[in-house]
Amino acid sequence: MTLKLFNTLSGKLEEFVPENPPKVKIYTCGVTVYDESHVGHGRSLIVFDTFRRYLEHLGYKVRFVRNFTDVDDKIIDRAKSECKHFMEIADRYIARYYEDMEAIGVRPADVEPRVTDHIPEIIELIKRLIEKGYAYATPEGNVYFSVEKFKEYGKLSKRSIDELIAGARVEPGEDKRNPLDFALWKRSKAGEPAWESPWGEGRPGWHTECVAFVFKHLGETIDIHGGGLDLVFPHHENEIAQAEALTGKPFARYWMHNGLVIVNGQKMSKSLGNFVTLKEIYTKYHPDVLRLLVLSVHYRSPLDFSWEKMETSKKVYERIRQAVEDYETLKTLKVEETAEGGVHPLYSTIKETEEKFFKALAEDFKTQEALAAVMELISEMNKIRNEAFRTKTVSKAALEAYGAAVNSIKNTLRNIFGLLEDVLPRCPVREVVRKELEPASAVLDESLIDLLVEVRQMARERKVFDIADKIRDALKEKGIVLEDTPFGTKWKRA
RNA sequence: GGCGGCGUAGCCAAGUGGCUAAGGCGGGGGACUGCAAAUCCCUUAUUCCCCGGUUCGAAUCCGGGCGCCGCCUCCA
Repeated sequence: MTLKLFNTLSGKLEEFVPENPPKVKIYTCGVTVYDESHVGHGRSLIVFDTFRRYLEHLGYKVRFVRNFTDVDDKIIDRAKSECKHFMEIADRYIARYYEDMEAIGVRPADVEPRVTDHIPEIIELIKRLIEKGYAYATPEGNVYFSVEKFKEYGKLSKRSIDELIAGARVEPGEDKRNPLDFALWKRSKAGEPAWESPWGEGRPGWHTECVAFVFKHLGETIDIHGGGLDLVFPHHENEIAQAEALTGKPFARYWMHNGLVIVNGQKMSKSLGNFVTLKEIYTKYHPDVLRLLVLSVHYRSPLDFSWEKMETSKKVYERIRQAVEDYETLKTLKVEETAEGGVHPLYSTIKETEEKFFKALAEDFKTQEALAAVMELISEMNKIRNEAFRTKTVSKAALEAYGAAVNSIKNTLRNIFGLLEDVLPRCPVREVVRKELEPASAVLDESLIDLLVEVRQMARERKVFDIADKIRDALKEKGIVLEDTPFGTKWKRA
């Protein structure tokens, strides 16, 4: 099956063919580590983590690089306001970032470069740009990329230089030759992080780092470059300008951009203050619920975040999880040998589901459609479960088919979508992370819950239903939901 | 203002020229249950923002409106 991807550069759906199969080189822009990661960051990270897993599933040997921007104005401002060294701020938020990513199942990249570890490479890159005449140093100690020197400037974001100049804002006191020129090297002010360079003490501009990282860790041309839609201009446009000015070769063959997270019609962002941090999500929901929500929407569409959507997503998640976990109960039932031969009908549903699943992903990575296919399989699984629970027996064929369905879900939703990693099989690390993030008030002692459930069962057996219901209601208020099944009462946290 | 994208049921979201307009949430009815919850079955858009046009045939293509979002400044 051939994978088709929407390439921002061409504005069209294109067949994906790596330059050197089976190798695929991907770079995505990571985060600037000056504060907590929010749902907007989370979306981008989840999308590209899932996409990477999918490529690996297709058999590609993926080399994935995602950076940390650990020197920038915001980090410096934060450091000043806390009277700390900027590296301390960066290290703190990188550590926080890893907690968030581990919880949500975003795997580390193969290489995770930091600006502060690549200063020589960045300086070298700037020197080469100056030598080739694409950049100039000013007497003030800044270095700028000269946009008009790069004829194809604007090809990614579909803008013309003239149009950009017309709308450009001229900042007073800037030493640029052209208002569109962007800083490759910035002279440091007193007390700011600074590195020695041929142009005096300074620090790198933002757009240069990604090019330096790509050149060093992936090469001059990569297969896929990803990031949020808000990075198309100017960030990615500026990356192309630098890289292609130097090499004359395409910087990235496919450009993938994820749509932004919207809150009440506006982009979620730090500056608007309408953001929800991943940590806040985790105190209210299993991290998979957010992961599922993100994958329930096409990666290029806007995702309108709301707590109502989280609730919906949670219901869907519980439905999936339940179907998978019920396999364990099913295995404890009395198994009946199947009389008739034939293949259990569930197998054909599994096959259809997988076909739809992979067809959807092959078409511009339509995770939402792939997910819909799995929901149909879940319904069929639940029918078997219902019948088995009712009769307290299960046919050997049905049990095997159910097991095959669970395996199929392992392949699709766990291995590729990164969901259910704490269920299939138990992943202690993610459980620990989650528990640490849960508010103390939510953690009712488990042995106490078990005791209450037991007492309630005694009341039910004696038909003292008012007491039984009182216990159920009281636990519900504490966020514990009871379900009476043919195999006793189960409880779970809401 | 320029550029890019989007408008499908109460809500989210597939479908991109022709089978009965996926799937989920919510709502209604039923089965199950002591009652619930979960699950299953049935049901919930004669119609796809509006107006024209192309076509035997359009939600899907074209033209024109209206509305929404993003980018144009740091931003995943």
